[in-house]
Amino acid sequence: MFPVIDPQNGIPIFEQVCRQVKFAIADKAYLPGELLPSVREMAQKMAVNPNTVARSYGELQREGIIESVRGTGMQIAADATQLCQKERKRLIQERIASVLQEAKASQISRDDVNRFIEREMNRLWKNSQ
Amino acid sequence: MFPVIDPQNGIPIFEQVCRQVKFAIADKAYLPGELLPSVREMAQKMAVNPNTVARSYGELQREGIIESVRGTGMQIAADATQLCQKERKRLIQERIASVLQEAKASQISRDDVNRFIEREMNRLWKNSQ
Amino acid sequence: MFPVIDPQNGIPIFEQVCRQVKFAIADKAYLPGELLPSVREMAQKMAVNPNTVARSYGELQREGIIESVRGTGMQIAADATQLCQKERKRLIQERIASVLQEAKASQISRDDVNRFIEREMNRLWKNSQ
Amino acid sequence: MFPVIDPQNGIPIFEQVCRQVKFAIADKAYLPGELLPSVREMAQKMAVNPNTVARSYGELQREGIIESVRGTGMQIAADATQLCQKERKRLIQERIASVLQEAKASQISRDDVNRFIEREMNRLWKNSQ
DNA sequence: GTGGTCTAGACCACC
DNA sequence: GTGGTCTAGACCACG
Repeated sequence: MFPVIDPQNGIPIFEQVCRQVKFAIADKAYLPGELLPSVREMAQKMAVNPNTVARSYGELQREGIIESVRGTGMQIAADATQLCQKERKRLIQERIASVLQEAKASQISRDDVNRFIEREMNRLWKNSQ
Repeated sequence: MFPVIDPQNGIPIFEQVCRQVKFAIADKAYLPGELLPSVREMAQKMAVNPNTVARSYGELQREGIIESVRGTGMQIAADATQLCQKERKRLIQERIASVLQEAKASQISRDDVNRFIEREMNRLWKNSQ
Repeated sequence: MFPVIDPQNGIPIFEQVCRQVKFAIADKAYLPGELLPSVREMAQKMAVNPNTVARSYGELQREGIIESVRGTGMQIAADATQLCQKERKRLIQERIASVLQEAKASQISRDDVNRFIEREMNRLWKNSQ
Repeated sequence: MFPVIDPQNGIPIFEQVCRQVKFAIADKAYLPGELLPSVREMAQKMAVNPNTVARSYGELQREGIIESVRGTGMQIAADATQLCQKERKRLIQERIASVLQEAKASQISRDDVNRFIEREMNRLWKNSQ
């Protein structure tokens, strides 16, 4: 279910776990009110140290995406789906803006950038949409 | 001359120094055959510890962008300009491709992405080009 | 286990550390998948500053011989044994070829060279093999 | 006349200059009693800093291979030819002995080493001797 | 003057 | 506990 965790790509593992859970929520793989798998279960699924998952769950809780229910587990918050979708969109927009800015700073012409984006989009969306 | 180093943005300082030197080379601020500022000089310019600059220079040397000339300094390699320009373009293309892929994975419609890119580009290139 | 580090034989200490680790891997003293001793441990074993060992480990990582696993240690790469064995053989062959070439350039007769090699080999392999 | 100086092969330039002069003497390109080219002249020939040549000449003088004659220049010593020839032979023997020892330490079989040496010698001496 | 190396000690993120 | 990074200051060989 989860794409693999890559321990050597520079992004902290706990951060990768957070992202994947958020993505799963944004994709409605987990719905508000449901329980997230237990720390131990998730750790096994992702082949990761349980402490790391616990830390990730803590972060998610701080962000209001999940809520701890004592003796029961971590529950998906009511507005988690929207939160995660919005955050994802915001992150993507940020990344696009930043890379375009760097392209401009690098003296790459607007046409060059456009051409490359077009090609890449055609490749990605060729079958769908 | 150099944009400022940000010591707490997660990217190691020696890495930021590397990037800025590469950018300067790509922009022909330093030409092949010239000498890079000495470790101590550059350290002062960038307000960074000389050892950190030394490490950066070591990395650049490993990448074949500069060459150490004993007792003289670090010399820009003959093909450094092209190397740096190519690498910069490659990095930007990679980032674009990756963010577009994530956008697609996030179910954001192609039109939405296009609209956002257009807006951003107009903002950036409004006066120039 | 490790031959001693000689701090004043001209070869940088971090380089000597690298070599010894490579030799240990080539000799299967460390097997793929195992963890190398920690930076601090190795530093103590070799009576060297931990930073120096850290640098050596960094070099080995760059060469693909070991991999850093965050919070865990440095892991011997899957193909490290072969890599190290091959590199060692390659280095020795290079040195032999270069010294023979110089001998020829120095007008030393082929017979002279042969005689000397024979004598040296008999001395070295007298008991073994 | 002189093979080129390579400023980035790790061997100090003054050391390379020394060797080349010694080789020239061993090869009787300079004969006892003759004058070596002046520091400035040699520096130009070898495309090297005059200070570096001066240092090399100093070393050669210390080794008794050349003698300073005030107001005249550096004179090749009477026994320089033999000294240089002997030293060259000694250096080559040392290198052979050391590489054979390392080969043995690396568990490479005596036969393997012999086979490689034979092949290399045939390649080098194929036309001559 | 240059870069290269080593040491020392500190702080960080991660597991 | 682990490796990674940064700083500080020292010494060296080289040109």
